[in-house]
Amino acid sequence: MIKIYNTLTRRKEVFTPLAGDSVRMYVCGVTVYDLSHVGHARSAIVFDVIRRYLALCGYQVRFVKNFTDVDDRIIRRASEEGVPAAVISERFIEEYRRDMAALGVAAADAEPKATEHIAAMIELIERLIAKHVAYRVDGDVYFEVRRFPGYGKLSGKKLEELLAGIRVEVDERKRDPLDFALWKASKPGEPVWESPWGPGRPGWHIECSAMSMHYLGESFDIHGGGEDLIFPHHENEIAQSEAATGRPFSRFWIHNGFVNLGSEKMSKSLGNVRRVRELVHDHDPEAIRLSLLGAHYRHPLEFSEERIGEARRGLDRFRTLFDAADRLASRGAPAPGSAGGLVDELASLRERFTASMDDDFNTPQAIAALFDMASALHAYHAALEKGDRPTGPFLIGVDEVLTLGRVLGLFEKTSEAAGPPGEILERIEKLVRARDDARARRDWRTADALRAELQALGATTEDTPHGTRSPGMAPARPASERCVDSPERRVVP
RNA sequence: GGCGGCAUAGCCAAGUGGUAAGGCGAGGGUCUGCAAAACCCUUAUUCCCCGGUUCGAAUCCGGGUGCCGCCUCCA
Repeated sequence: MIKIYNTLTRRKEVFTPLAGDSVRMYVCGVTVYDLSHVGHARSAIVFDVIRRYLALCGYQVRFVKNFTDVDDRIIRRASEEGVPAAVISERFIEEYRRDMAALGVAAADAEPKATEHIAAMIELIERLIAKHVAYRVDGDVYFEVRRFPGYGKLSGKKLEELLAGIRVEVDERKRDPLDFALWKASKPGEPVWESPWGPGRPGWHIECSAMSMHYLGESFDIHGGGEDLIFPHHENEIAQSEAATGRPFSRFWIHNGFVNLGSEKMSKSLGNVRRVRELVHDHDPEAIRLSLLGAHYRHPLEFSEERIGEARRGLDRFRTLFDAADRLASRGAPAPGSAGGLVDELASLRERFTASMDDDFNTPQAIAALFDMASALHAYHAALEKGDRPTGPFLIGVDEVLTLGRVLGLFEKTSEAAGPPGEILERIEKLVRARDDARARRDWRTADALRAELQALGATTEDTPHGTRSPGMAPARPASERCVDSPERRVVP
C-alpha cells in the first residue's frame, strides 16, 4: 500500500490509480534555454525513482515529461546568437538528455515538445472561450481566474491574498490582475503560429494542460514537478484544465523540494548553480544520485561537492560486496553449512525497504535499509571466508541488494567505469608490475617508493595473496577528490 | 505585508506519542612486511529555547528565537 503526500490535500493519501493497474503520470520538465543544474537533476531523479518504484510494485506506468520550447528566454538567447529559437531549444534538449542519461535517469515514455502541440492548445483555448472563462484582448487571450471557483486550491491561496501580494506591473487590459495569458500576440522576430486570434504563441501554462490530456486523458493519476511550480504554473493548469473539461485534472500532485547551496536556493538569478555537466565529469554519477536521494524528496537538500564524496565512499561498501560476490560466483563449489540468521535478517530488511518506499517514497530510510543489508552480508562474508558458511544465501542476498538498489537507479555498474586514459593506464600497469617484483624480492623500500608513485597517479594498490591489484587499473576515486595536480584532472570530456 | 516549511551528534540526514535509523568523519581492533582497501566495535541519557497536556513528548498544544521558500521566470 503506497502512501503519497498530495499537495492538493496537504496530506498523505493511499495511492490508487484511476484505472486498474495502470498509472498515468505527467511531470513538468525543463525550459530548454541553458544547461541543466543540480536542481533539475534532483527533480528528474526523484520522479525517475517514483516511476521505477511504481513499476516494481506491479503498476503499468505511462510516464510523460515535457520540454518547454517556447519561452522568452529561448527567444532572447536565439536573438543573441542570431539563430532561430528552434536551434536553441533543440540544442538544449539534446544536452538535457545527455546529462540525464549520464545520471541514469531513464527516458520518459513520451517526451513531447510544446511546439508539437500548438493545435491542441488552440483547441483547448477555444473551449475555454466558448465556456466564457477566457476572453480576448486584441491578439491576446486570457484566462479569467474569477470564473473558476476552485482557483487557489492547490497552492492554498485566496484570491485576495494573491492580489495583495502582487508586485509586478499590472496589464490594464486584463479584467483582473491575476488573469493569465493563454495566447500571446506575437511580437516581431518571435516564433509565430496562426490562430483564430491572429498570429501569436501560446502562454506557458496551457502547454502542460494540452500535452498531459493528449497523452494521458482528461483525468490522470499523478502530476509532478518542483515545488516552485505549485504557483502559478500548476494552479493555472488546474484552472484551465478543469474549467475546460469539467472533470478533475490530476488526482495526486507531487512536488520535490529545492537544492540549496549554502542554505540558499540554487537558482540562476542568484548565480550559484552547479551544472550537471561539470558534476558528472568530476564525480561518479551514482554517487551524485545517492547523495541527491539521501534526503527526503520533499525536503530541501543541502548540496555540496563534499556530500558527493561522502556518498561515493558509502557506495564503496556496496561495490566491495558485489566484487566479493563476483569472485565467489566464479569460484563455484558452495561450502556446506548453515546460513545462520542471514535469510531472516535480509527478509526483514527488504520489508523495511519497501515499507519506507511505500511511505511517500522515503528514500533516506530505504537507503538505510540497504546499508544494513550490506552490513549483514559483509559480516556473513567474513564467516564464509573462514569456510563455515554456504555461499548460496550470500549470493542470493547480494543479488537482492542489487535489485533493490536498482529501484533507486544505483548499482547499474558494479565497479568503476571510465578508467584513466590509455597512456596513464600503461604507466600504472608498468609500476604495479615493478612493485610486484620488488615485493617478491622483499625489497620493501623500492615497493614503497613505487606505491607512492602510483598514488601520485591516482591509482590505489591492493595487495592480495595473489599479487597486487589496482582494481580495474582504474582510479579509486573521482579525479576531483585527488590532489590538485593529478594528471586526470586535465582530461576534457 | 500574506501564506507555507524547517531547526535532531563534528557534518549530512531519517524518525510525528512508547523511550534516538543510516551515511560520512573520528577513536579502537582484525588483516598486512608496512600500508591501503575492506571488515568488526565504539561514537546524541537526548532532539533550538521556555511553558503546558500525558503514565510517557524529538514527536501534541501555547509562546519565543533563528533560518528558508512561495506570493515574479524558475526543478
